[in-house]
Amino acid sequence: MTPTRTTRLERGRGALGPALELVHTGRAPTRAVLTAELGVTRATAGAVAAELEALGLITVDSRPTAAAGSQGRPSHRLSVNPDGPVVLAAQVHADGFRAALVGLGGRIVATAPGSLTVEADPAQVLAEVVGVGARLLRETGRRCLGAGLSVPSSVAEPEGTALNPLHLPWPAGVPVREIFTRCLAEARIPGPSGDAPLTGHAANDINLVALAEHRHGAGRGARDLLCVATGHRGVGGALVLDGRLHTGSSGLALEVGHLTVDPDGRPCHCGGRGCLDVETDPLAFLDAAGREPGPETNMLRRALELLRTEYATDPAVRDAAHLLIDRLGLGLAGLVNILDPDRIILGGLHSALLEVNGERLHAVMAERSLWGRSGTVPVLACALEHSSLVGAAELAWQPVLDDPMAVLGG
Amino acid sequence: MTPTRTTRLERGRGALGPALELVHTGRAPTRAVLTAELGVTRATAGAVAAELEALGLITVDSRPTAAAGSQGRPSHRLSVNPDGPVVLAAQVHADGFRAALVGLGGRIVATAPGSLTVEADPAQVLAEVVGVGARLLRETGRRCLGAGLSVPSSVAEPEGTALNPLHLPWPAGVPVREIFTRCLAEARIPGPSGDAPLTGHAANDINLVALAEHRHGAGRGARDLLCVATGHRGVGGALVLDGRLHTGSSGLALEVGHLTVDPDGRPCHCGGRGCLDVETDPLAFLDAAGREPGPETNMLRRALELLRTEYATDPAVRDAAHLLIDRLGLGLAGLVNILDPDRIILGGLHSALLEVNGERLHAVMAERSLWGRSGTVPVLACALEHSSLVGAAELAWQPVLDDPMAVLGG
DNA sequence: CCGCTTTGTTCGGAAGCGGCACAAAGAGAG
DNA sequence: CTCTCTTTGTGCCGCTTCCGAACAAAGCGG
Repeated sequence: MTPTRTTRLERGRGALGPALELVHTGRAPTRAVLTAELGVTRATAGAVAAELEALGLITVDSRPTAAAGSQGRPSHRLSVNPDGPVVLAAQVHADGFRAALVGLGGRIVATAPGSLTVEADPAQVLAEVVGVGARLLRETGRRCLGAGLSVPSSVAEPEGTALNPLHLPWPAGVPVREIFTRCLAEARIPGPSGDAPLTGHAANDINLVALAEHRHGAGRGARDLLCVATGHRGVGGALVLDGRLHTGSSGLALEVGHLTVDPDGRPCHCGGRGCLDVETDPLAFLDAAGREPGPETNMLRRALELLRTEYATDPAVRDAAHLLIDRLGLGLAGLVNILDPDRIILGGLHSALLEVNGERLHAVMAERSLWGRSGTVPVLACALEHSSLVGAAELAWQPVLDDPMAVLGG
Repeated sequence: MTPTRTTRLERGRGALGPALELVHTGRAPTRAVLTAELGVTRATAGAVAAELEALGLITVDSRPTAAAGSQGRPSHRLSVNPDGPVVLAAQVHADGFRAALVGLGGRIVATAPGSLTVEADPAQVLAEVVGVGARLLRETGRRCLGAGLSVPSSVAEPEGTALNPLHLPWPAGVPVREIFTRCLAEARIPGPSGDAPLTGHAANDINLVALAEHRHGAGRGARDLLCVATGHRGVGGALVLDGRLHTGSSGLALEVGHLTVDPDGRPCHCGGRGCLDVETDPLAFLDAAGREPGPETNMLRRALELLRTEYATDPAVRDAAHLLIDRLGLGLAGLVNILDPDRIILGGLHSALLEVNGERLHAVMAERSLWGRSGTVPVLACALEHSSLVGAAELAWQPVLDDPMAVLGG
């Protein structure tokens, strides 16, 4: 209940969007807080809340909320409507395919896996995942307001093509957004406004992890959030600025994997040497610890298990972890010097490295950054399950958060 | 007259601010264009233009504008009022101190140097520069709406302290913004609203160069603009996102000097090796060309002259230039991978390197970036004189551009 | 039971903007 | 020169949105 930074109201889109976003991200538990955060009068906040309730997006609970002991008339509790509309979120990655219905607040209402194997081609995979989503919609009877897709690849804008699908036998340049949208149309999933078909949104999985963590996870409240994570191979990054994903002018920003973190390191396919990408991923860890890497699509799990079980006992594992922590610290310090975020979130192997020895990571960052700045940036581990699925849903919710009336018809 | 991207109107601040910004940056020469760019009706655009004219900020010239040959009723010409209010811009750097009055449109109305030498302490220097500005204001009788200061140092936010003043005998951490504001108060410079004193704004010079180039120079029309430039020593960077400076959460973003561009390079004070900072600055160039560096505060001029006069004739100079171009290209490719700007602007020695052999720079960037992305980013040289002074003025104009009525009283 | 505090609502009224009709100013055709 | 066509600028009305102020509601403490 500390209305610090009043989100200045931009009347143009109405106050509805900002208000919904506050409830959606859990920053407006009551109308009183909403009033303060929006910087409007109680009258306006009340009207806005009533409107959102009428749209079925939020619920107002007027029962005495087990009063917090404060004086005055108790507030009514605002919360996301658990029975309200949902969006369709789809996830494509090497471990399998999955569809989900996600409500406001990042709550997963229903989810189910696809059954195809990774060998299937893009159109088949997306058609199946959309089909699973359509089935979930029929089963739950929910209204669907949008659709978002998470892909393990950079997505070029404005074309919406996947440039480097990881661990999938897809050619480069698959127009995933277009295919996704076509599948949605063919599955006859009714959009919010009558018979107009849904338009699909698609983005890189790490971008979506960052978005999800920013709205509902370890990044809540941060203004500029940097997210760095590993998959099985390589390192990805994402940046949320002022609540929006920063994808750059062609969607390819935050390719952080090719910062040099070891001038004497191994060559990288980018033409450089000692890149973050090849020096801090699970393969690099297994290699440094003297273990056989094993199959590529199992490296992250193997690395995580090795780190968690043998860090305390096996000196080779500990040394390998420290080596990676030092390199990661160098890379993060470099990113802090360029981006100056106010929080950093790590995922995959990186978050495990943070957990086993965060002090060392902080020390390296503090030493290798200018003005000791990066020593003061909070570094946290990812906090959400299914974060890229939730992030795909955020992508789909965005138009609703921008202007609820425009989407829901008024 | 191609209203491509309609700057969506945000009613909250009124249409006044966006409209003024369009005229200010020369993107709204007529009311018709203003109508299209704002996405409002002609009636609204007309009312807005009338309001801005009444405020004395713009002028409407209804004379037949030497008609452009098109059909229909000729437009009235909208332009910035050359006799309108100004802001006070001040510049502090090793070559001397300077104050200026800058009108809308980035036009320097009056300017004069200070007389103190670099040995003077911060408070003396700022007091003198502000005094010069006050004198200019008295002489011209202009109304002053704000004040901005350019410093050759990173400026920490929110404190407004200069962390690493270059070529000035200032200690680290001088609270320049506070001192500047105090000097403005002591000089009794009347603010826009009655007797309330002016608040000073301050920022790093390269940030201000980027801002000025974005509004009035080679960066006009870019959405995400990256600026990289050298002074006498070292390399600085700045980023404009969506028309705003991105200074990061503590004002220290875009410290691009410590990207590794030569794994075998010389050691850098940051603890790394082969940093952009020490491998592409004027000293590195003079060194590579086998010349004596000479005094530190003359290196940029010496390097520029050497490059321009002897690149075509002296193989040693040409080889040195190519070496620096290759390293710069590597650094820029790294930045493109992270930031994905839609335009890059180079200043200082870097812009001269671009001019002598831009093809080579583009080739290196294309080769060393992912998806060949950075091969397609336009790279341009700085186009403005006194750009950091104009940028300091932009900083001061910003509140007016955000909400003219709030500043000018309504 | 009566103040006190905080929250929510109701009711004008002001401001900003869209829509429409109309006026203005040139180009081109005859 | 005049008439029509095209584009630009303006006056007026009404809608939407929000603020301000008064009032009502709901708990707490005496």
